[in-house]
Amino acid sequence: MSSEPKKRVLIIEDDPEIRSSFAMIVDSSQKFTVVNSYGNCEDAIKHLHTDKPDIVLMDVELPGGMNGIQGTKIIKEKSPNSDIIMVTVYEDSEMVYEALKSGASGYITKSANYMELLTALEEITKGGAPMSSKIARMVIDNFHLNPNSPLTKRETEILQLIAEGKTYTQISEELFISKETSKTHIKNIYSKLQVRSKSEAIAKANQDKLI
Amino acid sequence: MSSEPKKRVLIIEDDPEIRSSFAMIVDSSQKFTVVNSYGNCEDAIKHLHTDKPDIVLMDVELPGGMNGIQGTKIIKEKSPNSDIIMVTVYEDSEMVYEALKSGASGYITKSANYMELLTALEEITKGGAPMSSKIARMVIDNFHLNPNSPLTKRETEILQLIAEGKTYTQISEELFISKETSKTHIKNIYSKLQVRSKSEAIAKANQDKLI
DNA sequence: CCAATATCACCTAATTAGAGTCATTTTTCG
DNA sequence: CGAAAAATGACTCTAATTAGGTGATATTGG
Repeated sequence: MSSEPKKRVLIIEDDPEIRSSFAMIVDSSQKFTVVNSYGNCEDAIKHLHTDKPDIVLMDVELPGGMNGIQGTKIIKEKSPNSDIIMVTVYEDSEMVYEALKSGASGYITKSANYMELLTALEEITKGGAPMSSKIARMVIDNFHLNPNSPLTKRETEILQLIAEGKTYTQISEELFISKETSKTHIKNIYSKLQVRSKSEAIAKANQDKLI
Repeated sequence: MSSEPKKRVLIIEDDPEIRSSFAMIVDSSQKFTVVNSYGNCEDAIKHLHTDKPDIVLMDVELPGGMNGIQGTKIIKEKSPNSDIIMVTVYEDSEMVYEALKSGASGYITKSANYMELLTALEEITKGGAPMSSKIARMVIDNFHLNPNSPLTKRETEILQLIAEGKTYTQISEELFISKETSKTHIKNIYSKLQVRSKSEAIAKANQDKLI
């Protein structure tokens, strides 16, 4: 058990109090150690190759040029095997999605106490994705398709093919219908979605979760 | 405390043993009660209006015409306020995504024991999304953008506008560049992604998580 | 400084896509 | 069953996009 090397944790957080509070909690554990902590992303990125963090605790709201989302992107480029946990006061849905897209694998709030923080570190070490119930639900809800789509089954099928980049001709070949029929369906789709091009239809479909 | 009405749980599961085992666990709780259990979706849907479930435990692999994913879609149409928890033996990523898209708000395995099942019911009642660490990570990973995109910042920016359904003209207006420049960028994007149309570019972008 | 990026322009030709209107057959659902 | 919805198909015409170039200048990042 003692042979397990401690996981290297990097902290990026501008508030010195939170920084040292988090550092103390992390260092109190047998399984984790703080390799470094910075008040901004730029400094952290400079020393990434020597810090070699297994886990990064990243504040979203950061002073200076780079916020936590941009920083996460860069750290993920330079150190793909580092797992990043976003730390924030906000649970705004757009920010959560942007953070996750940028490469974060967990999302906890700054109000996290001793247990919550260590549990998150444990979770991510085990290959999980620590997040609050609320965040988990937001993420899941983001998957849900609209059960009240105005489109018919066939139209949805065709919209899917459009979203795969297929042309009229390819769609008609794939569905064994004439090109004219594809065009009719697509015209009806456009009219229902109030759009006037394939790309717009795809955008609307994603927005309204139709496919 | 005693005034809280019990949450109505519906079980859809073809294996009679699992069905009764789950039913016993649910009924053992003060907070939940099994309103009914069925071996297939068709029967469950017929009695939805009288069963009025708050929570549905839905088996993915079901005999007969309708599987759990199709069933979830229909139940969500007819009873949008019912929360659906998927129950399965598999943790295949495509199946998980399909289940979530169809409207499930949780995902647990059939090996779930007493505690796990009740915890999942509690979680979903509180507005959370019960799922295993592994599933949570799969879901999060699905968000992650490719940090090694072949596109430049500007190209990515333009690809985003394409994905929003914008035309050449709109893109050039929005970015304060000439239409010819938009075309040049888009030509370069097509060449890098090896596609030949906007829709194909969007499809490729989603596939490779470029935007 | 050099390479990559971003910007702009002009060319020809072919293909695809979009808008409008109409008609027939099949399915679905009350 | 019968009406409505859905799916199929065809025609015309115009607009937009794509394919293939070629070449140039300004800016930026390492």
